[in-house]
Parts: sequence; structure tokens; C-alpha cells
Amino acid sequence: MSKTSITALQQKLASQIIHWLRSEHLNAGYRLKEAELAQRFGVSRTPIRAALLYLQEHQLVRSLPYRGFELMVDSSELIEPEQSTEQPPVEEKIYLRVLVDLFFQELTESFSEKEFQQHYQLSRHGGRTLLQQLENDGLLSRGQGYKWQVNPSLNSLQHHYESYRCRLMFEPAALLEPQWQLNRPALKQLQNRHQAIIEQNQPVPAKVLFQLSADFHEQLIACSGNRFLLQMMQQHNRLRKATDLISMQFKSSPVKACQRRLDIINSLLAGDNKDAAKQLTALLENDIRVMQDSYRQATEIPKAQLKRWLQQALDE
Amino acid sequence: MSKTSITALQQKLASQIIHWLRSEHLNAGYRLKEAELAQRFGVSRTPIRAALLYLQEHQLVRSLPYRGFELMVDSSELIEPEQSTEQPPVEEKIYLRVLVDLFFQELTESFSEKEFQQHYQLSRHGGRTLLQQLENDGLLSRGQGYKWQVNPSLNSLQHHYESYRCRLMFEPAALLEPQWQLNRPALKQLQNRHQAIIEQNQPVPAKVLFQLSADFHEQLIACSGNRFLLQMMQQHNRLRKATDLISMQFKSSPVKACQRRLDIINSLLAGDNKDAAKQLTALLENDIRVMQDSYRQATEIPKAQLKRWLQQALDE
DNA sequence: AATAGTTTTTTGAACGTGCAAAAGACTATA
DNA sequence: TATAGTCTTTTGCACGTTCAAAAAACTATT
Repeated sequence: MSKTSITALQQKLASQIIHWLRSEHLNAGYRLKEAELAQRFGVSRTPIRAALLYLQEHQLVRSLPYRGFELMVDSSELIEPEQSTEQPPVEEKIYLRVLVDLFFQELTESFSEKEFQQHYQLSRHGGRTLLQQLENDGLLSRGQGYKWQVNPSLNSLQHHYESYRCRLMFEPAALLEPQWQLNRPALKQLQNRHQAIIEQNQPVPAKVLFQLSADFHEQLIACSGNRFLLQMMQQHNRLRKATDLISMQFKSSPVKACQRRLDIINSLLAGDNKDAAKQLTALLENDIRVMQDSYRQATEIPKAQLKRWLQQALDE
Repeated sequence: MSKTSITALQQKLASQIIHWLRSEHLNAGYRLKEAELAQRFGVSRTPIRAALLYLQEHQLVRSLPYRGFELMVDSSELIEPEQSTEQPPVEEKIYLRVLVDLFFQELTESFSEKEFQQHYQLSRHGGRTLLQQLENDGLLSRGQGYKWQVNPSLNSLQHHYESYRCRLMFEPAALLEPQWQLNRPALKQLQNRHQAIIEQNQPVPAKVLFQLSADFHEQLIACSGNRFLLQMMQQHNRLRKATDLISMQFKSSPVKACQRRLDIINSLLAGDNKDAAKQLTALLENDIRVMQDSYRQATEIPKAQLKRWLQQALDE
């Protein structure tokens, strides 16, 4: 089995093909046609072909020369082959490093693009892209001349406070939108993930807890069908990751947090959005307090200690 | 008087210097020191020097060799020299063209970066930047492979509807933020601009009306001191420009619109934010109706006609 | 005719280069 | 010594080039 290299697009297509097969309940023997798949997923035959060859390597399909590819197992048994080295995009990691440095005020308040690149060991292109992203998210802004500035949040407490005030406006409101539409399967899934954590009474990695929270908020907003709100929610999730992970070192009552969210999910599943909105408001207000407390406590703890915690939370 | 070329930064610094002189009430004879100014504005001496030479060309300062520059008029009489060719950035014009094409559904739903560049006669770099901007604003999104897609707003009515629903959540709420702080001079200025239009009973270019509306909403949000909200408001102002200009061809009751906004300004100046928030909600709800009506009417009018109007509105 | 195999063309990300402008070091003059 | 004048280095933008991969055209096989 030759380890053919595979690009991101090809990976993605392979995955899409599998999901599609499953959603159509197709069984062994089904003939996959390159052209058809290419059309369906809006790409040319080239990457589809590569994806199929990749699936063939994993014994999921078989090439019938000049007649297409044949599905070799029933779709119900299809399992997406793990990508060899589950690569959490390097990009994101560095974004997090910047957030951390901002939290610890370890980014000189004014610096050039080059300094930035070197500090984070980025290529010129990568540095540029990241700076743009950070500017977009309101963390940095172009200074005069060749300078970049850390946005004068002084400490980033103010920044996060503003983020929460903003969320407090649109998150509960989103649930009450006339166009809001329950996505039952997605919510059920969230429900399960929460219940699992509550029941299994063991410690869970902070990273996982954060992801759960992020997915929760994002999913709720997604149901509003409003792209602007969703985009905004994603931005805020990105921003709060570093501080939230730090926060968790202080409060660490994951069960309680899960329970709050679970209550909201249940209200939504019961169709009582009004109640859910109220609970969501309370949840956010509570989060603000926790965040502010964390900041206060963080000042009383040696930086080195905090960093060690954070590093640990990110690694595990 | 040699017409020395001047960069954007130098222009900006010249302008900043003048504003600073005015704010400090400095008078003729004051000695401007390069190093000091450079420090104050966070740049090196090089661009400051260029800015001062530029001001010298306009007889506002005079170089005293080896001893600095001398202010030649009292700051109260200082007038910022007009930049020769008031250049409304080309970039923005093309952004608008794209908005228009989206409105008229004249952008094939899927295209490559190159096609885009060629269609709008952009350099590769310019095209790239613009696409990124449009992606950021949620109008386009990367498709698979080499494709870009127009976001499936089908018609962009839905898109604008979502934009308004979003604004309806955060604009009135912003006025009620505890941190909201009246910026009296700015609001007074807005008040004047509105009154001028109401009193002088002549037609005003649609472009000017739009800018007034945009500034109004932006200023109100700016008082909340919340960067996220401000950023969002700016995004939405950018997005609605094309459709609003078209809308104005239908309703064109600028006096009424100005009066509504003026009422809100007055409420705010009187310190009654609660009332202002209510009025703002009503205003936005009204705008939604107008927008929807416009779309309906637009379908009944030949495209060519609509385009002529729009072009006119943009040109005048 | 339908479909895959093969080849050619097009695309866009990454990297390099040149240049104008900004930053910074050094010098000259009051 | 304080300040501007001059020179050198650094910076980042715009543009060009390269290359893997996607798109598209063409050919071969059933």
C-alpha cells in the first residue's frame, strides 16, 4: 500500500464522499462515477480521482478499469479512515500563543511586522496572514508607519468584558428570532456530550470542555439562520479560548457549567425558547463574573505558574 | 513651489500636526521640533520632516535652518490644505461595483480568482485583497478547490434582512449600555448636519444622505465604547451602501428620515437614552420595510433603468 | 455512449526581488 | 547641547517567478 501524498482538498473530498454514501444508505456494489461526484461536490475530476484512490488504499472501494469504482462495504459499516497525523492546524496554535502573550502582556505594545514574524518563527506570508486575522478580530491594529500596535485594552480584561457585553446582546436575542429553527439532531448530540461529562465523574481535559462550550454557543446561534450572528459568535469563540482555559484553572466546576448548558438545551428541545433565552442571559452574566474573578486572581499568582497551567491545558 | 510628492502617511501626519496645534492653541512663532513631533505621533523623523516641508509649501510653517520650523500663523487661523485630488479610494469604488453586481445577480455563482481579477480589471494583489474583504463581510466564500462562491443568499434580500435583524439586536441595546457615554460635540455636529438638510429644502445627493445615515449609526455605537459593536456597525454600513442608494430612488423622503434621526439625537442630548433606544428600534423596523418594498419594486423595473439611477447616485 | 485514463492548460500559494519610504545612526551647525 | 541635515539600514509593498495541484480537454476502453 503506497503512502500516496494527499492534499487537504482530497482528504476533504474523501470524507465528503463517505458522508454522502452514508446519508444515501448505499451498499456494497454501488458504482461511484468520477464525473458524477465531481459535479456533486463542485470540483473537477482530478481531486475526486485522488480521493477515490485514497479510499481504495483503505480497502473501501475498488477500481473497475474503465467502469468506475465499486463500493466494497455497506455504507452503514463505512468508517472514515483517520488521517495519519491528526494535524491541528499549526496556524491555530500560533494564534493561541499570541492570545496567551497578550494575556501576559508579553507583546511589546508596538512592533514591526518583521519582529512579529521572527518572534513566532513564521514565514513572511504566514506572519502577514496571522496579523490580518488578529487585526480582524480587533486584537491588533496598524499603527502609523511600519508599526503595529496591541490594541489599547491596557489589560485585555476590558477587551473580554466588551466581548461579553456584546454576546449578552445577541445570544439570547438570537434564540427569540422568528426565523430560529430547532436543529434537533445537532442539539441531541450536544445533549449527549454534556450528559456524558456530567455522568462520568472523572476529570476532563480543559481543551475538551472549552470545545464543548464553543460548540454549544455556536450551535444555538446557527439555528437562528443568521450568518452575521454566526460569524460573530465564531469570532468571539476564537477570542476567548486562551482566557477561558486559564479561567478553568480557577473555577473548575465543569459539571455545574455543563448542567447549566444542559438545562438550556432541554428548554430548547421542549420548545421553550423564551425560558432558554433567560437562562442563557444568566449563564453569560455568570461567565462575566467568573472571568473577572479569574483576572483578579491571576494577578496574585506567579506568571510562571499560570503559564505552566496553560501550557498543560493546551497540551493534554 | 515645487509639487513634491507626498505619501499617505505624510499627509496624515501633516493633518495631525495641524489638529494638534489647534487643540493646543499655539500661535505664530511657535517652534516645531522634528524629534518631538516624531515622538508624539509614534513615527520616525523622516515622515515628519516630509510633512513639515509640505506645510512649508503651503506657507503655514517656515524652516529655520538648524533650529526647527516656525509656525507662521496663529493656530486659530490654520486651515488644513486640501489634498490636491481628493481621491476617494479606488478600492472602495470597486467594492461598490461588486455590491451592485451582487444585487443584480450578475456575478456567476461560482468563479475563480483570476476571472474576478479580470472582470474588475484588478491587479493580482488588488483582487486578492478585495476577495478577502468580501469574504470577511460574508458576501463571498471560498468554494472547493479553486472556486469562489457567491454566498447563497439566492437574492441578497435575505442577506440584508439578516443584517437588519442583527442591527436590531445591538443598536438599541448599545444605547442602554452602562458604559455608554455621550460625545456631545460629535452629536451636536450630527445634529447640525441633519438640521441643515431639513431646513434647506433642496434635493441632496443620495451619496451624501447615505453618508449621513452611516455616520449617525456609527457615532451612536461609538459612544458605547465597545469595539466589537463598532466594528460590526462599520461592516453593516459597508454592506448596505449599494442597496440603500437604490432604495433612495424609490422612497426619497430624506426630510422624514432626517427628522427621525434628529429626534433620536435630541433624546440622547437630553439624556433620555431609553426613549432613544425605542425610537431607534422603530427606525430600523421602518428601514426593513422600506428595504423590502424596494426589492419588490425593483423587480418591476427594467434593470437598465435601475442601473442608470444607481450610477447617477454614485457619480453625483 | 458512457466512463475512465491521459495529457495539457490554468490556477493560486509560496517564495524571491526591487524599490520607495520609514527608521535609525551619524554629522554638522547654531 | 539642542537641533536639523545627511547618510545608512530596515521595512513592507508591489510585482514577478516557480511549482504542485486543480481544471479542462482529449483519448482509449468497455
